[in-house]
Amino acid sequence: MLDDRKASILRTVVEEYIHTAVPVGSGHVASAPGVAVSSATVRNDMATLESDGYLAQPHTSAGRIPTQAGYRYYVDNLAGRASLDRASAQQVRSFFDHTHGELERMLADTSRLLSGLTGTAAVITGPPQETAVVRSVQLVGLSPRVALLVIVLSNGAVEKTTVPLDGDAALAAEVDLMGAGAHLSEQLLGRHLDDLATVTAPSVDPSAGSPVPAVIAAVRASVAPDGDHVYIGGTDRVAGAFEAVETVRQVLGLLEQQLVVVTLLRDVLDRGLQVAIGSETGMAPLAECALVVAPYEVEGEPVGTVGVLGPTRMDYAQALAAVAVVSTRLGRRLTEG
Amino acid sequence: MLDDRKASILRTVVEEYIHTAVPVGSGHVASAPGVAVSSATVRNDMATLESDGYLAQPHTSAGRIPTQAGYRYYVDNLAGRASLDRASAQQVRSFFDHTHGELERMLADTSRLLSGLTGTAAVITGPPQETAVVRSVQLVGLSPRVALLVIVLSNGAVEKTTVPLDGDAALAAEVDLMGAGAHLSEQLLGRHLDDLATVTAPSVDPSAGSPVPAVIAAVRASVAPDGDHVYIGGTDRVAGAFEAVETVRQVLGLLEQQLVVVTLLRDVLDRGLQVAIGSETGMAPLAECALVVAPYEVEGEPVGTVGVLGPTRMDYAQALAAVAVVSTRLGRRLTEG
DNA sequence: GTGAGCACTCGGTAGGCTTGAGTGCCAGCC
DNA sequence: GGCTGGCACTCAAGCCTACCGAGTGCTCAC
Repeated sequence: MLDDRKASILRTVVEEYIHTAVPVGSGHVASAPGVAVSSATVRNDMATLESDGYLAQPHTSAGRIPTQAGYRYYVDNLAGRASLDRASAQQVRSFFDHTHGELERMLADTSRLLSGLTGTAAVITGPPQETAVVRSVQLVGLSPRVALLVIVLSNGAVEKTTVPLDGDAALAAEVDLMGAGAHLSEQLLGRHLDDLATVTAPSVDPSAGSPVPAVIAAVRASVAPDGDHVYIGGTDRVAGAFEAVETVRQVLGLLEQQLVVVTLLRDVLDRGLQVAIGSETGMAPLAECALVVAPYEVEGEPVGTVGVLGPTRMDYAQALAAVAVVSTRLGRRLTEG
Repeated sequence: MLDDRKASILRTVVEEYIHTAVPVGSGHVASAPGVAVSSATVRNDMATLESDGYLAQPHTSAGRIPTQAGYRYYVDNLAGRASLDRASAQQVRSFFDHTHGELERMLADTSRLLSGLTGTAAVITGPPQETAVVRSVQLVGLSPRVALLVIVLSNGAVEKTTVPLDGDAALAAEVDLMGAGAHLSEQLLGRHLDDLATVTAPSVDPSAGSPVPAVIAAVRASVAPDGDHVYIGGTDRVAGAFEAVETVRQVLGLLEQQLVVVTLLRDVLDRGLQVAIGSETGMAPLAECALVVAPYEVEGEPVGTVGVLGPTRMDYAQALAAVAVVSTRLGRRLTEG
């Protein structure tokens, strides 16, 4: 634990660095409100903070910048719980008052909203499949040789898979799609998607050319892969966030891998964190990034996460506030339906 | 029309610049195979090419770089119709042999494939709604106050809208969803999505609390907005493609606007272009970009487009080849189902 | 029309100098 | 003991200069 003055100094360094991106020197800190000692004293304390691992010097005779531990201490102990400014709060309110339509579109729009609030990229994961239950199963013929299996889950997600109908099945398909659909409905309604692998063919196969086996194969194939969707807004902000092009590239590359992003967010939440800084994210390309996350709840159940991904020198107070507001508003909106 | 030698010179400049990004001087051109004259002669021709608008000088005493017109001439008359190298061709083949599952996932994966082939961002638009016909309509209750309307189109797309059930409807919903669904099916099956606005309530409303009016309102609201989906892969490539961060930001920002991207691709194709360079795209942020597109067809009908978005100094031959191969393969794959 | 030669331009690089922000340390003061 | 002023030191950044080299346009001879 740091004494008051060192804490003030650390806070000043972090906040100054966050909004200038320039290493901050003892002079600046000494002249900041909240620090009432001379620059020499500040220097001494900064030397201590450095040897304690909270600050670092890019090179001798430059100011200090916060280390990962410095940011961590700042978020844990020093960052004021700011609330959103009036304009932003208003923006959020009116967004959720006016948004409508389909879940996916809404989540995508929400990610853009959040991105706009924080000036960073924003990430929203949709409800996970695992907890959802099958509400409806339908088999629709698209062409003589292709059918589409549409499964509606209780969380509002719609999973679909094309089902190729091979020779025999194709012939019989026209008549049998209904039957096959009914059979599947019977087997799947009310069950978890995870259980799909256990679907079986009807004990008495009504006809040799039934599409049921093909459908079952398709179901099995489609059940495993991730499934969880993720909506990312404000990727353009990434471009301005980092000095090195290579970093930008890596971050964008990571954001393209939906599965990775989903597990990243889940991991962070599972570890009970609101904020993950640098290596705490567990992803090498995010060494210079920080992630601020919050779950959102529908009817009391956490069903997804909203998050913000920016450079380590992001405005944590602002991000925390934005993420908090958006997650609760989003949850409320979804609960209301 | 340029004479042979000037054409060769232009070609050399373009190709050299494409893969070094450095202005190319008369010396380089003169020593290139295919140009058998001295650098002095090249200089004379280059001066002509410049005054004709095909080349430009970043500053006196630098080499020349192609102008937009230069690239255009190159693409139209000089770019050899390269085919993909063996490895890439193999990669495409095995991708389409092994890909499976759901349309959306497949298109997203395809965009990543294309991006990998060309080293640029890749864009794929899905089948447009307009031409599609409703194949199935289903109304599924999610909770007492929310239902989900799922519409399956003949092109395999699935459109969904949540339908809030207000007080009265909520009470009656349980029993009436089936009825309402049937009514909608009757009205919508086989019709274009565009026609949805004309849906009417049943002449004889079966009960006061029928959800039908709410559903109809939801349908009307959901029909207008874009709807067409677009899949973008390789956004990380954008980061490396341009010198200026600001350009990167603008391009990424544009790519986030799905509607804009869709219309962009459509526009280009409508104008009968395969390649749109710089201002030809009609989008200011793409002044330094080029777009290579090709439609893909399912059962002989063009249903979507695949495209590649890179800097004007991209490898057009490679991009054209990749786009061509991917579009035909994709079409074939989708036709087979 | 082609090519060798020449004078000229000008961006980029390298070295040297100065400036200024910043540091560490020390000695004195409260 | 803790704080401060002072001092010597470091080092990135900016600036100037010189120089090199790639490139050009032009001219003149073939």
